[in-house]
Amino acid sequence: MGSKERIHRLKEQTRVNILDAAHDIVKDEGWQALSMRKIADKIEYTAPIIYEYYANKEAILLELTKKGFLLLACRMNEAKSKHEKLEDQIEAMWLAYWNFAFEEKEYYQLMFGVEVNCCIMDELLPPGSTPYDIAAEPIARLMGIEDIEDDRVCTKYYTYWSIIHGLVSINIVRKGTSDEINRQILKDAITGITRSLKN
Amino acid sequence: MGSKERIHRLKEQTRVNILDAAHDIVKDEGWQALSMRKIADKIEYTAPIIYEYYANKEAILLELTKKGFLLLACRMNEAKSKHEKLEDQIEAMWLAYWNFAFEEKEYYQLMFGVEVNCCIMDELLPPGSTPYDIAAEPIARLMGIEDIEDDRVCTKYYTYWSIIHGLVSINIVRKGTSDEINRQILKDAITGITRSLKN
DNA sequence: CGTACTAATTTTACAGTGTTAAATAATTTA
DNA sequence: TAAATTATTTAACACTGTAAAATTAGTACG
Repeated sequence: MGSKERIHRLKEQTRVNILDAAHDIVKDEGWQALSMRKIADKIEYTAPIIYEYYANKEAILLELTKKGFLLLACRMNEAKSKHEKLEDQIEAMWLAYWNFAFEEKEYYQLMFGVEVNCCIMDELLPPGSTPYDIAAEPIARLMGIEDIEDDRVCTKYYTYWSIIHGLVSINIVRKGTSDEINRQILKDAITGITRSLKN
Repeated sequence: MGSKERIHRLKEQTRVNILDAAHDIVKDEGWQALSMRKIADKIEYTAPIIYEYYANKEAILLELTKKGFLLLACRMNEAKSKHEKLEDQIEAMWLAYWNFAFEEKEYYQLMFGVEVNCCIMDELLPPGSTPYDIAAEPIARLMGIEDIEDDRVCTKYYTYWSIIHGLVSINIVRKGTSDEINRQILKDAITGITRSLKN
């Protein structure tokens, strides 16, 4: 009977409903306000039913983190595709990263915050969708290196990431500094590193 | 009678005992494992007594954060005092910052993590003991600017801080990258920025 | 159709959290 | 010694994540 499939579809639906509810709560109350009972309320079930779909709260957070990484990958690819020159691609991608961090602030904190370890993310994500996979390619090409995993590429990538992630973190934590100054620092740093790639 | 003073001293002692207990717990279980009842156990009291000394849990965390900033300031000053040349002072200070982040990892996460907002720290700390106050001085001098609060100094300071904080965060979250590479990135970045100060 | 079985869902429960108010014990003052 | 004050604890509340048991709903079969 096809009812088996219908039920399977329904179960899959509540699985995404749970994640959506969690996402909503995280988005407008912060991820520390997320609770199993709140999710249950939103999907009009009782709390224990969630454990039928996810092992525990951490698993839900991890799933959200994954979604965040995919969304970030999407934004970066989008930005990249709008440019021809490698230098412009690099700049556009990091600016997209920057924008993502503030537009999807809760996602960003989940992804790079101290709580959730995103160490395992590399294995959990589909190949080619980590920020590294996306951003390292034009870097390598600009350096005249074909292997993405080359140490020299890796070093430069982390140099980019460090300064941008550092700026983002500081701006999330301390809201004092003006956006104008930060954008200046960001652009200066990006062009500075990009220039250094050609040596 | 002097007993008033003795009692006052005793109360002050349990105040620091509470903080010490909290510090111990945070140090070897992580700051998310801190609980009022655990503190109470350590100081051999019941939990509600803590509220006689601190408004709530957040206040304790804030106090620890403050201690962390003071310790960091101490380490940076120490490093600075060992060098004569401004360039060397700058490098030594950021290396001290780097070491602090990993030696006092729990402190660092408390200070710069997503949870606790350190925005108000500037007002809560004694004048001259924020990382900015300490690190901006040689930067300004090297740039030939006397005002520490000058926007150009500020920009350069944040450039330093961004890349170092970014590197630290990434290393705390993802443990993959080798320490050797990171130290290289760090040194390169520092000397790079330092060179740019003279323009 | 009714019964037996299975799956879905809820109720209840436990151990823990931060925090407050009331009750008690200890100490100081008169 | 009695009263007043202070220190400390006990009890309680409203939460949290999670597990086991009880209940309900849905399906399959005789």
